[in-house]
Amino acid sequence: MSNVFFEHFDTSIGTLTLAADADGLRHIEFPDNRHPVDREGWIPGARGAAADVLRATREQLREYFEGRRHAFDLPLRPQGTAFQMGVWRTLATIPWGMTWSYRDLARTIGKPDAVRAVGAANGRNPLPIVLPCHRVIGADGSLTGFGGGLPIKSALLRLEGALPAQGNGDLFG
Amino acid sequence: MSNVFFEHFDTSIGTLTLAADADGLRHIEFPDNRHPVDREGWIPGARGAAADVLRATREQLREYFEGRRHAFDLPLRPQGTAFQMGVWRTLATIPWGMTWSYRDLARTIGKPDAVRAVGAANGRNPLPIVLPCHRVIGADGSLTGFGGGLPIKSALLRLEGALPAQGNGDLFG
DNA sequence: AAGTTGATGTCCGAAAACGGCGAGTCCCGG
DNA sequence: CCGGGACTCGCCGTTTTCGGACATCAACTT
Repeated sequence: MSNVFFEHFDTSIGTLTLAADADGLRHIEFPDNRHPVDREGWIPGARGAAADVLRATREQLREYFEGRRHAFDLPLRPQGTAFQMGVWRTLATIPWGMTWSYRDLARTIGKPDAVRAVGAANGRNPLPIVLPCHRVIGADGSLTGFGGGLPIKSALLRLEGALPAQGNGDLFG
Repeated sequence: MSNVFFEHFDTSIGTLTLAADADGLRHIEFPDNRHPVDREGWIPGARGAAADVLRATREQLREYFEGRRHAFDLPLRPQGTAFQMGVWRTLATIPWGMTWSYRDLARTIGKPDAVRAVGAANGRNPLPIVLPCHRVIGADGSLTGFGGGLPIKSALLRLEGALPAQGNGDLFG
């Protein structure tokens, strides 16, 4: 019965859509998301506890983009299958400025061969940035993919000073 | 988060398994149920509001089997698809001692051609006896089927004095 | 280096199978 | 003539099965 409220938030990488209910943050979405979320029943603006969640989220994201915040402290309510939840939970343990390969992630959740499945689950991450799916890259250092588009993945990693040396980071920009 | 409690209850047609949570009755199950219920997480015995529900259920079932009760007054919490819920809701309106055909039932819920679907939904009735699926028989008066086994269906109808004349009710017994 | 290929686990949509039926037919025995 | 049993077919919601699609990786070509 708990309503989902949403609002927009401008950042250096574009306008994000933030959604929350009374229990916590439900979605962070990029402008051109590869797997658009079903916004059925979402209510613009926010009231009650959801408003507090969204306010805190904006605040911490602002600090993150200014380089002043390396970890988030928010009530998170992602929703997915057991496997996906496992992947996302593990995502949260990758420290700021580090990168893992999809294989590292697969091994950590105890299913070393579920490499592609981990990729798929990563692609469905409902809380990008806060759950740092952008810190997962190919075993050879390539950026491979990102729901919000590779340029954004690249920008986030550059912000964290974690771009692998040969990455397409506009070295001669 | 509401726990499901269960216990057993002996009747003239065998030992029933009753399950309830704080909100109401969830399951009534026959010894050899055709579609066994998943008892994952069920807790034996009962505490709190669930205990009250189970106590009232036992009491009213006892009266029913003694022929002294023709209608139940219990908080029911069956769980199923929208279609199934519609069928089960309608079941509750069939009076004691009467029988309907599956076609009657299908017509009443507004889907006159969904006859077999109604049969399937009937077969998944989580609250037999209380929701009197045993009162639904073939259009030609045959008993057709029952999750707990035809002998039990027959016994319940005999108890209600509703066995069609030619039914296998041990006429010469 | 840049492609190719095969193995892999999960998720999702489509398609098929499955029922506690009912009506229609055909057939056979009273 | 009925009436009942055996059979076929249409009906429809649910469950099961199946076949791709993937934010991969390692091994192997060229």
